[in-house]
Amino acid sequence: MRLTSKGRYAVMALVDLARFDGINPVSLRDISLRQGISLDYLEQIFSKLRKKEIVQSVRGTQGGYILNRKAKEIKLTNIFDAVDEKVKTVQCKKESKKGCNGKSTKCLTHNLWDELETHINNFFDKKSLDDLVKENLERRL
Amino acid sequence: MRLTSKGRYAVMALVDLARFDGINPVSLRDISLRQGISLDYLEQIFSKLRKKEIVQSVRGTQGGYILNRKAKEIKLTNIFDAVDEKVKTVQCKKESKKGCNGKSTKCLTHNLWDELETHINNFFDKKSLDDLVKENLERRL
DNA sequence: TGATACTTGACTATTTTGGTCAGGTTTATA
DNA sequence: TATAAACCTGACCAAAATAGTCAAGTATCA
Repeated sequence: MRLTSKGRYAVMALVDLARFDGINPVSLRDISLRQGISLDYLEQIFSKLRKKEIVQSVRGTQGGYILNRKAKEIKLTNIFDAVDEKVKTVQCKKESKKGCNGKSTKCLTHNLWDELETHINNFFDKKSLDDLVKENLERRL
Repeated sequence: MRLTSKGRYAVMALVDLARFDGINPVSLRDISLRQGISLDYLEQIFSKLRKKEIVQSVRGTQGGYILNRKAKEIKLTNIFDAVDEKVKTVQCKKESKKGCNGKSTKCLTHNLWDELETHINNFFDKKSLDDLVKENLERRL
């Protein structure tokens, strides 16, 4: 089970953005340089973040991106959701009425995976972008 | 982030095995039929489980597999470890002294991923095979 | 009017996943 | 002792996901 780099980069980029937020828009070029993420890839990611209204874009010279909500109100869940980073533990969800492996009952471990998903999502629901920025500032001191 | 089917199947198969454990060895053929998992694939998985001493094999006619420890003492962690299902949230662990993206500091979100890993592994450390069997029996009533 | 920056979509190489297939070896039992 | 059931091993492969790159724009500010 692994986290994809899209999700990881999205969070890294947003933490970077959040630290500079409030003064000027932050350009993807700057984030790319600071975080070592390819500019093209960042563009893909921010396109998704914009569609989900997590960031706003500012065009033109000195343009860039700004947060669309307060950092405290942006949870990891929102970010992962935006970039399609999903926690998938079972493949049998859709046909859960029919049962899992085409059988009439749920597979022996169905409940387990549901619990696991909930457990992980709890973590994501609690953490906000603001938490991350603060943790980061503390570490720097 | 998704769970691979190898890990899922390993747990399913072991729960199946644990339910019949104690009387006779359970053949992979039976597990294959009951759980709808390819026999060849099961063999791959059980080979790994045996190497990690989670199960014991009994050869010959009427042979099969039995648990090598009590179900209560087999944690999900052990199972996932055996089949190489790992929780990977960062790729930067190895060079953690140097920092992540080749830079001198840890990446902004390094701590976050560590926390996440711990959070998930906590779940796996707590759950034993025995828990799963019991949950399953309860549901059946 | 140019430079900067966002926007979109197609494309692709690599890796991982989720197996299959073939050809064994071992052992209980008839 | 033959044979069938069961384990054991390793090679192989197709499909999907990942992790981007590339190209060709469009919008806007200075």
